[in-house]
Amino acid sequence: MADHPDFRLNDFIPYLLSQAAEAIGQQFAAIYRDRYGMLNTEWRVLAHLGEAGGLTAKQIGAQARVHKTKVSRAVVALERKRFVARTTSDTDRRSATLELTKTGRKVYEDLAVIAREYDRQLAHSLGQKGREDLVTQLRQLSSRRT
Amino acid sequence: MADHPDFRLNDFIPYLLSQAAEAIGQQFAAIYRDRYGMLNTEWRVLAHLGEAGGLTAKQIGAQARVHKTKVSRAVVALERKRFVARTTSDTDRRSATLELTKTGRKVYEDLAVIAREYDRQLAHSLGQKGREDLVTQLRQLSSRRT
DNA sequence: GGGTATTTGTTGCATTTGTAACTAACAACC
DNA sequence: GGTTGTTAGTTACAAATGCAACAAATACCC
Repeated sequence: MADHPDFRLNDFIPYLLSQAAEAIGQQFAAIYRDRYGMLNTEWRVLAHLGEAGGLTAKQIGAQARVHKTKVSRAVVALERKRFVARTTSDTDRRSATLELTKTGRKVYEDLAVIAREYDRQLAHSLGQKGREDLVTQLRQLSSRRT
Repeated sequence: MADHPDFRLNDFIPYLLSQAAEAIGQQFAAIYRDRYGMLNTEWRVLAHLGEAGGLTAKQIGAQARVHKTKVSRAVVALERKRFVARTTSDTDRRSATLELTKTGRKVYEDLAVIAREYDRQLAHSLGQKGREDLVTQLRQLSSRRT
């Protein structure tokens, strides 16, 4: 006999998460894509640098949990757009410190405003408590050891 | 002056969602990948067919919100693995009804058991109430009109 | 019926991603 | 100093995805 009483995809947390993430992510992605031709990883790198300038590619990868090849390619793209500049370290010439250019900072600030507004709308849909509950659970899931 | 008081990526819902979805999704993905060489969309199609056999590609795409080309390719892959069989409709020969083969059903049942167990562990991490809160908010987000 | 529009699903091509191999720089040890 | 191992980041190649164009079947309208 089948030993899977009432498995439902629509109650399965990984499925619900992925559906919600995709639905919500696409809307904001359309903005940085249309305005600045940026890809998802580029936006993330830009945002990390906007919050804490002067990071190396490795640090960004660790904070954002993004593979180094993705970071590398995103940085190349952001450099080509003149949003990011790299300064090779004097003490360790393998790595470089990345920082936003003046243009990059403007882009970051523009997107940060939009992001805040978008998040505000989401919070409104969910209600203040709903938003807090959601954030709590998502943090829990992200930090869960495997 | 910058007009983005305290924007923090780590409080930004799309970012948190995507981080959580990726972290949680990868773990389960490793299972169907290693056991059956399946890709994400293949698992989704299989699961939909397992729950409601006899769907067309179009129906699956609509239910799972997956683009028709992704569904098409997933079905081809599942056919090649002999997990799914298609029967061209008599009344409309453009589309075919898809169903799990006996093998496909076994695979589905195997994965459904594992999925339930995985979900049970997640629910345990989150607590009963945490899980319910999360599901509520995720459903809300997924169904949000754009 | 004959013409046009719509729908289902597939395919070709460009873009994006993942994996592994690689280079260059540094560290550790003798 | 020279050998070996490790680390930061890049690149080459394969696999996966998105998009647009497509074929085939059906629906609509006269």
